[in-house]
Amino acid sequence: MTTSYLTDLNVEQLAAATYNGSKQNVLLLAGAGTGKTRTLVARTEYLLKKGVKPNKLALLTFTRRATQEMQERLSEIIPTDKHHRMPSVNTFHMFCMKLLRTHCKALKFNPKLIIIDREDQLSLFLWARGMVTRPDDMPSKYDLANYYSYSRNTGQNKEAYLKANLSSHSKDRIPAILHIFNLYTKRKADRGYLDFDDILYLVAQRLIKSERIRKYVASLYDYILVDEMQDTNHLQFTIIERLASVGVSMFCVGDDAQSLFSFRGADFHNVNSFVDRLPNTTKLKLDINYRSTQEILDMSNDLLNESRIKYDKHLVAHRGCGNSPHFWVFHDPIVEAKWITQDIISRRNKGAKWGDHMVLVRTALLGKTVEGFLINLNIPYKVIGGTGLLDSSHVKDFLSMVRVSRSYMSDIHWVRYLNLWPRIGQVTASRAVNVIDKCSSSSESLSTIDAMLGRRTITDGIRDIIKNRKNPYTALKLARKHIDPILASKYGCEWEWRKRDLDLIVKLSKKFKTLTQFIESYTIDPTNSKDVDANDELVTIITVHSAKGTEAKTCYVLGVQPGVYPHYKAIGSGNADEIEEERRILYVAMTRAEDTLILTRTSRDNQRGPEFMYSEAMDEKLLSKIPSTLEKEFRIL
DNA sequence: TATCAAGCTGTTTTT
DNA sequence: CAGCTTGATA
Repeated sequence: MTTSYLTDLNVEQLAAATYNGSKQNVLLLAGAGTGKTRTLVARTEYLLKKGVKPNKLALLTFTRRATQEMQERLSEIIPTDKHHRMPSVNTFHMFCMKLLRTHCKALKFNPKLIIIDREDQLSLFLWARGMVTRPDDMPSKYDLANYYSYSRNTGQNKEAYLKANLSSHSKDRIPAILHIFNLYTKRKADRGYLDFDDILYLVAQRLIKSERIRKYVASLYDYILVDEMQDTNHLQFTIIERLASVGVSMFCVGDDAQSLFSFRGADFHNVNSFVDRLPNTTKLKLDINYRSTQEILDMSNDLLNESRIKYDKHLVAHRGCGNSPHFWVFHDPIVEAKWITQDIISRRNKGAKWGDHMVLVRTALLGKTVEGFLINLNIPYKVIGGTGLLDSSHVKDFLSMVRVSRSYMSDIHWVRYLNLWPRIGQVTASRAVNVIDKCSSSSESLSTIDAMLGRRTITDGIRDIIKNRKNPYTALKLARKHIDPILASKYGCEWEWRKRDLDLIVKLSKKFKTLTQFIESYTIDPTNSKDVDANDELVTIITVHSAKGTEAKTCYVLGVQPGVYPHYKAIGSGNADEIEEERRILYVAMTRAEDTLILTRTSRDNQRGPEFMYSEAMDEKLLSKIPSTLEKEFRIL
């Protein structure tokens, strides 16, 4: 069964979706709930109906979740028997990676390079940090990775960036930090690693430098549609700009008020400067909100209007008026979580579905208490955002084995894998890794390890995987025969539940044709693991960052208090832009609600007590004061 | 000298 | 709660 999005649009949406004027590019400014994604899908439908070949069309998003959402919507307009005619939907990173892999010759990409995830990147920085004379004086591996990544994503010279952003007393460490950066960069090159930023960087560089490559990529795509344009960073914008310069038609949708990714180098000014940088552009607007009631929008508008930044947003509800939002204050986080759970139950008793409820959290950890109550009461739920399946240590243990079989130079993963075995610690593992350095083939590295450790069993599993690299499912099943007993003894009684995650991974590997595809897909796109239970009848706990683009009838935003909004880290930074971003985060959270918006907070932060008393006494008068109350808190800096 | 066991620390958000 | 550092032990 298919529907048409084109038949169900308002005038502005239709104008954007079917734009066929003289301009090459379209920039669509669309506030929260104004049908942004709907218009993007309708545009896709329009182009396909016009006869554009699906493979000439690419849709780009920023988060994996947005990708998934977009794919689901697209499948509504494309007949199921013609799903092969679906245009590709990817995150920027996935898009660039596939481009590099599929066209490695034309793009001069070395296909042997392998992607490392953030965790691996941190290990490398830890190593590089340990190489300098006074490591203790250096920033943490987290900070190092962030400085490095941020300066690259924003296209800044690293030294200049450090000079501008480090506090004055740490300025004398800059030479040492730059040295660490160099060590990291060199190590990456030596081992054939590719970090997340490299993926974008390589593509951007090639597009800048080579006209031939620009034209080559432009010959692959006629239309590129970008969602959440305000989340583009310098590298991503460069890619868009360069492709447009050789004739690819861009359709970019964005909202500066919903920009939440500046920590990743995103610059919402890219939305404002778009027309200057891509001259052949028409600017269109959507401003009628179809999602929420006016009361919810009023509160959200107020929050934005208190800002020193002029967002030029005033959302008007197509639906008119409904219930006023609530703001409850609780004694402590446990009472807060318990009340939310009870409220969900009572709404369900009155006819609502579990799936109508969404709990929005600033950080994944804040959702844990609610999750606990949901588990206890047997309420079906899902958690989106934060660390997931792939970050759990047992999965990383298992995947380290798969990774070394794919790339024998991968020292980080060798160390992890070797450490699993009894009587092998950091020292032995690093010694082994140093020897592998000199090997020139996978089999040579394996026999070297065998010889060094005098135990053939360690590499047996890896040999099995290599033999079956064309069949991930078989390879992984065989691998587990070798590794399960080791993991079982490492995790003891926890093994029972951890084992199930591995079962899941093995099952999911069936979908892939090669081991490389499997690993890559899991590094950039771990969401695959979550769509296993496609059950919609679930309460959702979700981080605000993941929640962009989603909605629910009843939304709970918990922890609406200083320290959370704005987050204490942002307050501590003393950076006005970071505080401003916190406002937008809360704005995005509030504008997710369709019918009912409930904000909660605790009176004293972090206080945890056994007494389950909640202050029903807190009257709804507070409600009218929320924006001003919050405003005070946003001025803390 | 190297492994292992026990504490301490710290963690926003995502690719 | 997992990883890293530290200190005890072989």
